[in-house]
Amino acid sequence: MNSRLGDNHSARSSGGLVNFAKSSVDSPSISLLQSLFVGCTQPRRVAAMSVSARVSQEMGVKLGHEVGYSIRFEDCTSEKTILKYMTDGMLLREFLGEPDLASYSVVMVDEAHERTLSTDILFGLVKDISRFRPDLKLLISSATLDAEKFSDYFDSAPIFKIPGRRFPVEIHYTKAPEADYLDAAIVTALQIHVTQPPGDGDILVFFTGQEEIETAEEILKHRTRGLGTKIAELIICPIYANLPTELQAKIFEPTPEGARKVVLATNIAETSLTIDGIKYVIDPGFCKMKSYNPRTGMESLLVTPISKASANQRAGRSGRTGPGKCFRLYTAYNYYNDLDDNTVPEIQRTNLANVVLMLKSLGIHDLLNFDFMDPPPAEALLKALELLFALSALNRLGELTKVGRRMAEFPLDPMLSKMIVASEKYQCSDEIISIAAMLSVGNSIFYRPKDKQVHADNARLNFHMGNVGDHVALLKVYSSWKETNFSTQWCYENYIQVRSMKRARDIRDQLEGLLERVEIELTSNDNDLEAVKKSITSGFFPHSARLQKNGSYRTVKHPQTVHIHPSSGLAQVLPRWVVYHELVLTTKEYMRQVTELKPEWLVEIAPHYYELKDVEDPGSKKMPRGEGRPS
DNA sequence: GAGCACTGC
Repeated sequence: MNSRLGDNHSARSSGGLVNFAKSSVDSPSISLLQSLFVGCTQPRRVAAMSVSARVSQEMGVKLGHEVGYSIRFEDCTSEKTILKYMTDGMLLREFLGEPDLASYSVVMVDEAHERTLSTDILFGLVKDISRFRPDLKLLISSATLDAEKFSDYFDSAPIFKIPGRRFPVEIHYTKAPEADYLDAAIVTALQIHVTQPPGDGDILVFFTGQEEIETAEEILKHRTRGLGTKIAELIICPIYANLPTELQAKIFEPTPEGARKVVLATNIAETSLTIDGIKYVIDPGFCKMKSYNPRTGMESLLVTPISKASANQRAGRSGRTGPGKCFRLYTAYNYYNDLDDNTVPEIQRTNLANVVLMLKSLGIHDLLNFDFMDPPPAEALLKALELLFALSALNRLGELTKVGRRMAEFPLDPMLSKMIVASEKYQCSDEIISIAAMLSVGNSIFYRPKDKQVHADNARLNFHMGNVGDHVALLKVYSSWKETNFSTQWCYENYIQVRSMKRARDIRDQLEGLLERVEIELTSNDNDLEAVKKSITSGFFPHSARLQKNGSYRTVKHPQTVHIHPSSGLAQVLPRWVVYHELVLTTKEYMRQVTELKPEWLVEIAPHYYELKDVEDPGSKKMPRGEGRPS
């Protein structure tokens, strides 16, 4: 495991933590503390692993004994463990099995300033249980300036300040706003490279995404070639999450003597990974941010100005190993007057269906008055409640049903969980958990390098034979890979991301285990694609759409115009009725992952949601004998 | 005929 990942964290905050834990462990009164059990949450898996490794080392104990960690797919703790590092999502899952966290005497939420969705829900839950568990100690640690806000929320909790170790960073602003920040970033990087002695430090440039990074890479290559041997070598290192692992490794290779590295990174370099040797940071001041429109149910990624907190985090990346410099490609006026202090917390810009199902299964009913630190929009909560009701996870009183309780066991979006629960009826749980695993990995399954797009597209078409639809195509990808005994080579040949497939396999294994918990048998319905499609429809019936005359689609329940995404196997087929996995707003409103469906299934599967008139052809109403439709 | 910031269970 690469210890450089996340080590910035341990360097900054482990000092206070280790002292805290050590004094308890070494204390002669340890017998009085037998029930001591400390949980410390981290927003990321790598951080949970690397901090626990560091702390166990400093305490001189074996990792997994007194100090351990617990993350999804991996539990490195034992009966001896008294200090457990874990992801915040993991502690949230533990709440479901132990709603008062009785086994914990101390809970620490670290990196709370990041305000991940899980952190924000944990806030509400731990605050709630601390009311009837005065013995429970809570520590919230945050690298933010407004500690008072956290203190106020936790009933005026005392504030402790732990100084960080950091080198000074000189901040430079532009005198006037930059019209073209991509070009400005490249010019700045080249200026640094040419005017500063090589070997004094590398450059980190923040961009918003893959496309920008690829463009910047091309321009940089072109311009340095023009300068020939007059300048020192400039090694260009792109880095973003979807870059294949073997190409990511390049940024960690030490810079050769006399050369300089310029790292072109997305936000991944802001928190998730740390690159040694960076002295210069170039910050154009933008990032891509997910936003969610509860009215339309549509998600979109928008290029947005970053917050002051984020700008300071970026600047700090230059001062890790020595004094650094940060070049902000915006004016000081912009920084002080235009940027928000903090990024809008995730809970206020995301689909909450999953959160609501979890809170409901913890017995929290009055969600509109739940004590969130920053409440999500009421509309988003209502939309989530409405969906859970439609899925029969909640009854009319808003109480969890048996279906809902089974759904809550799965770490998936409720529509996927419902699809799995429904697969019991159609005897195809085996196929459905593969599809659910593939869908929850996201849209990074197929690898499509710029220079081999045609090959990649052809490889992808193989899985779409027979116009089976995107869900079944994903199933075919998974099954084919399984048949090769999970071959890496097979992935390369088929332009499929190895990392995504391994993740899908892990998720699928976990889902298979959970089937047992909710007492659903693992059954395969090999040649019955209709059973598979009906299961999908049972979870995704709210996402149905009907073809219009002009080739676009109209969603059935809350009518809006949408299109099949061009990457879909059905983009040219245009079935009359489809069910889709998600809507995304890019250049158009697109449905991603689409499967054909028979309209009568909607009435058969969700009679409480659809009426016959919703699924009749407009023309058929005029016919005298429009009845006789199968029920 | 498009475009995938980043996490997490």
